[in-house]
Amino acid sequence: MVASPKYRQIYELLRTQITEGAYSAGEAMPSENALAEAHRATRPTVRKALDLLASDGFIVKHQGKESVVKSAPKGIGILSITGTTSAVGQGNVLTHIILKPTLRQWTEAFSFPISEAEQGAGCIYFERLRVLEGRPVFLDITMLPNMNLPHFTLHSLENRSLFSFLRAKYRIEVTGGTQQLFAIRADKRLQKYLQVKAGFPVLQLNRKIETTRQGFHIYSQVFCATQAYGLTGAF
Amino acid sequence: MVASPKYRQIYELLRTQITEGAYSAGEAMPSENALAEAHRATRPTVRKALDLLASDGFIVKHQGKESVVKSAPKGIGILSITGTTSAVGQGNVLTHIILKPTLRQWTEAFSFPISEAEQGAGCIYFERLRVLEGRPVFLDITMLPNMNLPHFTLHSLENRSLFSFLRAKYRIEVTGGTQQLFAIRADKRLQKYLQVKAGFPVLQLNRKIETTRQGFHIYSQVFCATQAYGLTGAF
DNA sequence: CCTCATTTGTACGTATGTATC
DNA sequence: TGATACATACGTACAAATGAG
Repeated sequence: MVASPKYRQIYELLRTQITEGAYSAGEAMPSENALAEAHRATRPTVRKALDLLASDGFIVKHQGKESVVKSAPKGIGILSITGTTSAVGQGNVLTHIILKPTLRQWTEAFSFPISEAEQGAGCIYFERLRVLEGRPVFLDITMLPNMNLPHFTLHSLENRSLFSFLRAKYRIEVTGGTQQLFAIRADKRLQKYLQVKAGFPVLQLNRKIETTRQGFHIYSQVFCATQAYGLTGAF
Repeated sequence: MVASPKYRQIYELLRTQITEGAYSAGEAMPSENALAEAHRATRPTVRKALDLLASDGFIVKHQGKESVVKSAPKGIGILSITGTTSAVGQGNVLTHIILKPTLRQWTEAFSFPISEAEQGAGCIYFERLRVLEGRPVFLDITMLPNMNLPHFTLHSLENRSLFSFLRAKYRIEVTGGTQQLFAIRADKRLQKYLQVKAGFPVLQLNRKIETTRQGFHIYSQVFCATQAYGLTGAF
């Protein structure tokens, strides 16, 4: 097991501190020199970590001033990299498990091709409904290969981000991915879960997510009723 | 006028070479050392340029091997950064101008707040329809402030990317932006242009695009009928 | 208005690790 | 095994923006 590079460790530590409130929105981060000393690194290394934070939208950099922690992105962000839990802000989101993680054979992966290794490992499948202020917003179907993930199916993922769970439990980090977007009509199933009328337009998002673990991908399908909240993202 | 930093100059040069075919898809770029020598820079500087290219999706990096030019220069799929022209692949896309660039007062900018400077400069407004293989795919409404853009309204933008036009003519580069997504029903106007039936689900994308020119933003609204083509993007 | 300390941005150089062939 | 190429990390210097005095 190779340790992750120092700039990444610093990035992850700072990100955790931000999301857990050690630095609050609008507040200035310590200067690069201060961070370098605190983490026993040099300024270029700290800068790389801060660049990552900035590109992920956690901070805003400005020459001559300290970096400022960004306020939680308004609306519902999902197009960048965060999962659906952080997409709506941790606050008043409830996650309802429709189908607990179960092991099954792969059938298809939302039209994404899957490797033989993933095919052979079997598929962990689960469905969640995200509820914001009493209104259902996302229906979230997730599939991932059962590769070296001990005890995964024992956990319910209730009110918890899949990504932070994978990070904490298995040291798997999300690095990027590809996605496809469609506008579709709500079918019976979506009518039921998203509480919309027949034929109502719903946004469908298919995502293939890359991770730091080679050959391990997360396949995710999200349905979203955008009448109340639009999806937002930065690029 | 301050010269742009060297890593950015190298980035832009390489990007131009890629998009204009000097390097073709699948081909390997020169090594970092070779590029450094060729541009009279050092490796860290060249690396920064290559990192930009990679994050824009023009190349794929792999340790131990040269960087490889990507097939579909996706840096600007519609969800990441480019305009709609490159989003569908330059090939057989036709652009039909519904409304030529005209100067008008700002009314609103797709729910994005605009600055006083933009408000005062007036608004260049135009509408385009993108047609792929005979089928209308995008309806594209663009607004941008009339700030230091001589002769802009004289150009029709027929079959031409707005972004590459701004780059070539005014040296304005796109640096990023924010966007909102909705699934909506087609109204009369969308039925007409996108050739869909009443109430058909259509994808609506509102974007505020940042540029290298301070305080200058492009506001863009895209409607897309996704029954034939889904929008794709990388993150 | 100017000066100065602080902070971030750019660019250099160097060394070492690790993946590929 | 060695050569090549990319990844990480160190150190240094100066430029440019900011804000305080």
